[in-house]
Amino acid sequence: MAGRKQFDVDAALDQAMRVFWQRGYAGASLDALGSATGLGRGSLYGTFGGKEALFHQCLDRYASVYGARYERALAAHPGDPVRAVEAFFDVVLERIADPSVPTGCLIAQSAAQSPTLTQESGARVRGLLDLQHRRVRAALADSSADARTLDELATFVVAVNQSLAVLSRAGAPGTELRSVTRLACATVADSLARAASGTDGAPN
Amino acid sequence: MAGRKQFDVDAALDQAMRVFWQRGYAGASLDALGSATGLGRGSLYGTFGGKEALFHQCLDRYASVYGARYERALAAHPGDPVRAVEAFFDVVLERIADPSVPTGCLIAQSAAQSPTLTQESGARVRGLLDLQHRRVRAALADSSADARTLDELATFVVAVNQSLAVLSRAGAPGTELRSVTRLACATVADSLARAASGTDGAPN
DNA sequence: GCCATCTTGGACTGATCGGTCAAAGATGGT
DNA sequence: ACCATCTTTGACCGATCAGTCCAAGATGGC
Repeated sequence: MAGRKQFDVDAALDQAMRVFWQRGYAGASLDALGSATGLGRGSLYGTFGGKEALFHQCLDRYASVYGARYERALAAHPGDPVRAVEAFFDVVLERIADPSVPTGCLIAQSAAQSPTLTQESGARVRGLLDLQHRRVRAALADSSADARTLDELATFVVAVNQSLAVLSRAGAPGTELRSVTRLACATVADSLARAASGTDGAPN
Repeated sequence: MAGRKQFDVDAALDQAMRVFWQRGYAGASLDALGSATGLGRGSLYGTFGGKEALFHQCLDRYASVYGARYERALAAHPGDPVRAVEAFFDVVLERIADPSVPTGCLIAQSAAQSPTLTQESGARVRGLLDLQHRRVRAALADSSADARTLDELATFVVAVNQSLAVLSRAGAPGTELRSVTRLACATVADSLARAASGTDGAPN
């Protein structure tokens, strides 16, 4: 029962990530993390370094796994920012509907608890939110809107994404979430169209 | 140090509410609640009945205090749904900017943790979200849009409201939150205008 | 002034928290 | 085959959790 590592680190990270995702940082006990990963405390500490270090690695993994999907979706429609955002939300809704994973979003969950986390943890969460903002912002860049409008639209898309996490955690059905993303996409489309025609004119 | 009640129940409820608001249900220890309210365990249990019962009463108080403000803002512009929603968001942003109270929103905080709460607590949170939805929906009713559109718009407004809580918890500046609400209001305006002209037509 | 009634503060319980540690066992280099 | 090195298991630590309980004290009716 010892010698070389007996488990797959990434698989354990996946399971631990689900626990933080479902229960939040404070609510994820080492016993729960141990049960989910199948690891004892020695392995947990030896491999990851402690609860907070494990949390950071789970954040990174989450950002890596789902960030890649977002990246792909946003890049799938070059030159068409609206469809890019639609594809982005499709991926988000798909993740929320995935029964093999907790509802909501680890980043949103952590952001909501940010004031109760370590400075370091809070900074990491903020960094991931900012990364998401930059990704969306990059997908919107293929348009004639000014930089300020693009920044605000990207913030808006990130905000709506967070709201989907909260609402899904509260049990909102997928149809409701879908209607929220539809309206958000309309906002993006209208805002970009508005910026394209007038300098900052009225709807028509 | 005894005899008749030595403290103001509502004031204690206010302080306890702030603790749940800041730390979430699980993170709010009875010691923290006792310190914040200045009450010992005997008083806490004798008056409120226990942690969860106290939480429910804090939820009710939060909904009562801020719900009344929302109600007023939404009703301040009868016949003008867009300005009503603007006023609603103004009140929300005002609360978020209020330094005498934690950032975020107790309902959003609780909704995000809903899967880890009691069935009863979760149901209460969902009920409060639904109440908010009905309030917004009522303010939107003064328009020629169909019922389905109004439902979806109300859901959208509630969703954006939740997102403001999450982003503010993550430290987003008021200017960002403001730009999110501006875009959300534009969405409401455009959507209502669209529904008023065509049956469900294009922007123009 | 006395006493039934209620409130209060703090001690206490058993469970659980994050974290540490040592004993036991498996491994690979030599 | 042996041994230095590493992993794993699970016991253990002090702190903290929610909740219970009771002695002490204050009150108001009488």
